[in-house]
Formats: sequence, structure tokens, C-alpha cells
Amino acid sequence: MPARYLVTSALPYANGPIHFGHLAGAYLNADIFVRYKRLTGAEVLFVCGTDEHGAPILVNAEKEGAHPRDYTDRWHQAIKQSFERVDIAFDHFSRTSRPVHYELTQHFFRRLVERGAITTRVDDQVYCEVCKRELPDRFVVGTCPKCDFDAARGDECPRCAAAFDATELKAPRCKTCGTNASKRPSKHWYLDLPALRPELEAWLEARFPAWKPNVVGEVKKYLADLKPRPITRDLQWGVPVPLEEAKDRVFYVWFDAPIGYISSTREWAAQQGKPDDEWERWWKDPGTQLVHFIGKDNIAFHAVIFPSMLLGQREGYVLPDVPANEFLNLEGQKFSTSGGWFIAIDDFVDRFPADTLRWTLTRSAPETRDSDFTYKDFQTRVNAELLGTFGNFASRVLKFVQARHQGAVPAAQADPGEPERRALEALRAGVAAAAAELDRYSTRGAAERVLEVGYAANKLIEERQPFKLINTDPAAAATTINVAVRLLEGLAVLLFPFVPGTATRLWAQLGLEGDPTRRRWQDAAEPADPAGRAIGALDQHLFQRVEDKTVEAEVARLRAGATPPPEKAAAPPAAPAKAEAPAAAGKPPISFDAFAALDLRVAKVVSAEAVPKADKLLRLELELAGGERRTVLSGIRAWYPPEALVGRQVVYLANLEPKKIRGVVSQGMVLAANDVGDVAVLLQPERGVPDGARVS
RNA sequence: GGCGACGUAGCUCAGUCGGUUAGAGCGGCGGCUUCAUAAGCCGUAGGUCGGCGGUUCAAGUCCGCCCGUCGCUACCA
Repeated sequence: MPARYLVTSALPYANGPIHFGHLAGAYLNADIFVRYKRLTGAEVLFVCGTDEHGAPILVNAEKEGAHPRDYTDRWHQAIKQSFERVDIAFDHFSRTSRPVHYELTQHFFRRLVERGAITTRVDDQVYCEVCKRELPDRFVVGTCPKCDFDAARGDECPRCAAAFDATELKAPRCKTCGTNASKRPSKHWYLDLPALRPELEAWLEARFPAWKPNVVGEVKKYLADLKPRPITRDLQWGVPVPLEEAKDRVFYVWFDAPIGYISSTREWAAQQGKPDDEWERWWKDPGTQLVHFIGKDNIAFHAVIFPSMLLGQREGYVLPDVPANEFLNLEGQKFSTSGGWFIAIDDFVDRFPADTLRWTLTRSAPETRDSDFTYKDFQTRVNAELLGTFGNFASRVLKFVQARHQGAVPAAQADPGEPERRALEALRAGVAAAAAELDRYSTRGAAERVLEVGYAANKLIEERQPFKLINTDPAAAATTINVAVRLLEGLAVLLFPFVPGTATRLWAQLGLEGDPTRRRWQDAAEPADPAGRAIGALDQHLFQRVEDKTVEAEVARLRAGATPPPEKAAAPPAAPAKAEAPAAAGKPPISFDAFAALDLRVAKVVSAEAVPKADKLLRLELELAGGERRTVLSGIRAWYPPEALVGRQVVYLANLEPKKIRGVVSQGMVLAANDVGDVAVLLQPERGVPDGARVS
């Protein structure tokens, strides 16, 4: 076992709130691991920070009329606070917008160039003279090279469905400012992953046996098609490329972001007043085990790309373990901050103790596959596990000490009985088993081992029934209670990484000084004899019951809050109330004439069939007045089997310009409402009306 | 349609390198108990480990096909 651990959690993107899914995937497990390792006496550093570059932040900041700096300031604060509220105890939480990070990123680049791990390539790019930037495909419009349609997009033509490169467009224009754009050759820099492949693979092959199958699979997939990756782009927001010929360029956000782990470490060292080379102890000493806790979407970056960057430095950087988690769902559906399908952490912690959230998310963590958070599950974990097993055991033992032993732990007989020996053995086994789980990064498995100690502890009371035994054999009853108090102390230490606040309160109830970090993890297996010690105040239960009606209310709140409009949920909590949103629907007002321009009709579906090679598409034949037929494509296959549609009426936009999709011309569109989770719900007249009837 | 995953008791899930009668919690049912937050403990539920075929002395655990679910992606006017 290494004696030093450098632990990182994925840098959250400063573009939205963190939610349960993030916590369960990369933060809670890291925090638990860190607390555990500290208890074992290892030297541990836990760093993180916000990732603040990239186009999405720039775009969203612009949308608000804010400088990206101010925009990320707000999100950085909001995210940091959320972590604090669930006791994620980073040693340092930095930001990738700090000067130290700029310097280090540029240094990384220079080293990679020196080591021959950077290549360049020159390609034509569409460039806008007015905006003074190269245009990504989706910011270009122009004339289709195939059919001369004059409003073709940068990647394809909406009329003839041809796909092409933006540079192939005739007369390309900038979508933002509308002026003509030009083509010009443009040089970009690439991280030469194939050049680093031999060292990379040698390291990976050695680590694979210890890694989770989902991580290994993902990495192998990536290695199978390993190509140089562009690391520069033409953007105003990011770390500048330190070359005269690239002074209008910044690094791709994925390039600078992981370097944030290192810059965060350096910033921490500086703030602690440590020597200048302190950070190198953490990053370059082979005695350090680096661990990246991330979600599965980040595997390639942390297991392939960033290690390649580290190897490419040739400075002896240590390489990581990558215990990636899968995704957490919410009540059976994907989290969606834009769709409102998420639970804000601050909101939740306002109503329930952080420890109950920590425990539930740990017990349901998506370690081997996607898992689900439900309020029902939350209730069970709180009531049955935290309260029923741990809280109850503490309560029944300590209240007994208080009532029957005047608040001082009674002495044990020299030779405790068999049930006591078994219970203490269960504690010892739990300490070892939980450690083994944690050493392989399974916080979920470890929590289960701790729970088993709780089961064994309650069994001891059942077997001995000290509340009866005290009348016939007081010394034996006292022994049981004495042992039970030892079990509580052991449990307090074992529980500390998972529910630090509660474990600390239990510590006080046990009449102990400070908190469980006074002990070593290993000591939890052999608590000292507590005989004679006065227990603390029992004024408060360790956990409160979660009632059925509370669960129902929370689920209702969640569903109510999930109603789209999409944008509203993503507003940063700290954002000043913005100018009135343009109506609830989020679109600017239109004139009546604009509305009247729509030819909306009721139509009857006369036939419906799936479109080949398209999962979502249905081809509908609609009938209007006088038997007029129209063919329409609609992406509702997932929710409406074709046969269920025939004969019913729908609302139909008749004068939408036709578009060819999958070889079929669609003449207009069928209207549907968007339910939670993007489910389409067809509109239909309240009662039958003649086919072709106008809608106004 | 392409790529990737997954499909174990009513529910949520464990099942490392293939090897004795396939597990836990919750729920249900039946008991016990009253120290404890109506908490706890015991027993029970007898599930073709999605289906078919294959490899093997032996497969939930490896391979192929099929069915189903999900994610990413294309399409969703």
C-alpha cells in the first residue's frame, strides 16, 4: 500500500449546477476514499476545481450579456458551496482560470513540443473578417455545392440532404453577422497520441487487471482507433497558445482542464506556504498513488489522453488509477438539468441532513452499472439502515447506560461470553472487509460491510437481552453493555468516512473527545475498554425518520418542477434576476399576422408506417377536406405504434415548406406537446370535427 | 440503421480468476421481543440466473445467434 495518495475528482464544468448524479459518480466516493485513507494514517491530498474554458461557457455568458469571467465566477461559487454543504472535504478547490494554471498549461505544451509529441496540420477553414474568427460548421451558411440551395448549413443541405464540409459551400456566410466569409488556410496543433502509444500501452496493460471491466473496455475501444487530437482552436476564451504564430488561438478545453489537477495542487502548496517543489512530491514521487474519480463519460481523457500528456512531459509524472463510475438516474429517468429533472443539492440539504444523502447515494452508487435514485429508496435507506440499524443500536445501548448505570459505562467481566466474542469478531471482520472494498475503490461495497457490523451489533442485544439479564446476572448484563459500547466506538470510526457529521455526534454521545479521526482505522477493530467512562448527552437522535407523506410530497415537487420550459432550471442560483424572460415560453412576441401565416388544420391519419432505417420516424398519410392526401414524417415512433394512429385526428401544420428526409418528402408537420422526458404527446381536437378544419 | 452496454427472487441490486444446494436489503407472510426512534431478532418466500445453440469434466460467469431494455449517434419539418 502506498503511503501517499493524491486524489482528484472530475473538474465540474462551470456552466451549471452539480446534482446527485455528479455526487454519486465522482465526488462522494472520492471524499469517502480520502477520509478512509486519512484514517489509516496515509498522507492524502484531495484536489479539485472548476473547469472554466470552452465554447459552451462563452456562448452562455454571451447569451446573458455577461463576461465569461463573471459568469464562471457565479458558477464557481455555487458549485463550491454545494460541495461544502454535503461535506466534500477538498483540500483545495481551484479554478482553471487562475494564472498558475495558464502558466502550467503553456509549459505542458512547450514540453510536448520539445519531446516531439505535437504535430501540426494546415487545413482550409471558413473565416469571418467581421467577427475575426474561424467559424465552426454550425456557424456557417452558404450555397449547397450539389443543388445550389442558398441556405445550406455548414455540414449539410436541408433541401437535398447532401453532407459535406463547410469549406465546400459556395458563397459561405457567417451565421452570426451575416456577412460573406472567406476561406483561408489555417494551422492547428495536434497531440500525437500514436507517437506516445508504446509507453502508454505498456503502462495500461500493467494496470488493466486491477481496473474495472467498464473502464478497460472503454479504454480498449479508444486505443483501437488512436489518432492525433487537435488541441488548439480559434476562440477568445481559454488558455492562449504560447506561440507567436498562434496568438489568436487557445487550447481546447479538454487539453487544459486535466492540467487543472496539477495547478490546483500548486496553488494549494503556495497557499499553505510550502516549499516551491512541494507539489512535485505529489506528482512525481513514485511513492504517490494518483487516483482520478470520474464518471464514465470521462474515461478516455483520464485513462488515455491525460496520461499521454503526462508521459509526454518526460518529467517522471506518476500515472493514475481511474475508478470511473457509471451514471445515476433519478426515479427511473436520466438527470436533465435543462429539463428540470434533477434535485438541486442545496435544496435537498435544506430539508434532509447531508449524511442521509451521502449514505443513500453511496449505497446506490453506480459502480458497476447505471443505477437509480428514488425517494422510496432514500426512505428505506434512512429508516431501515441508518435509523433502524445504526441509530437504533446507539440509542438502545446508550439509553440503557444512562438509565441503568447512571450514565457511566459498566465494567466487563474478565471473560466475556460467546455472543460478545462473536460480535467483536464481526467488528474485526468488518474493519478488514470494508478496508478491502475501499482499497479497490468500492465505497458501495464498503458501506455494506459496515452495515453488516450494525446487524451483528443488534444481534448481540437480542441474544443477551441485557435488559432482562440485569435482574438475574447483573455482571453478565454489564459485560454485554460494555462490549456494545465498544462496538459503537468501532462503528463510529467505520462510519466516519460515509457520514462524518453523524459519526462525530455519536462520538460525543459516547463521551469521547474530539471526533473519530482521533483513532486510526485499524484501531476500530479493537476499541479500548470504556469501563467507567461517562457517556455524553443523548438529547438528540442520530437520525430522523422519513415519513411516507414526506416521500410523496418530494416526488410531487420533483414532477411539478420538471415541467419544461427547459431554460429556467439552468439559471445560476446566484445570478442577479435578469431582465424579464421573454414570456414563459421563452420566445419573443410575434405579430398576429405572423401567426395567421400558419395554415393549421385538423387532419385524419389514414395510414401510418415506420420509416426504414430511422428509429424515431413514422410516415403518416393524412386526409384533409375533400379527400386530399398529404404525406408527413414525424418523429413520434417511440411513443405511438403506427396502428394506434390510424383513424384518429391530429393537428397539422399544412404550409410548412416540404423537406426530404430519408428519401421521403414530408409535407408539413404534425403537432405535439413535449411532456417530461421529451415524450411527444399528440394534439387532438376535443371532439371530432371535419377533416381539414382550420385551427386558429 | 450504426456503435456500446445491460437483461439474476414482486422491487432495488451483489455475484471477483467459469466449479459444492445462486445471494443481500426492501416488500409480503408467520413467529419472538419490548432495552431502543412502532426500532430489533428469527423463519419463510422456492427465481427456466431473457431465449436458443455452442465450448468445457463443469457456465449466471466464456463464444455465437435471437428477443427485450437503455445510452450515444443518424433521423425526429
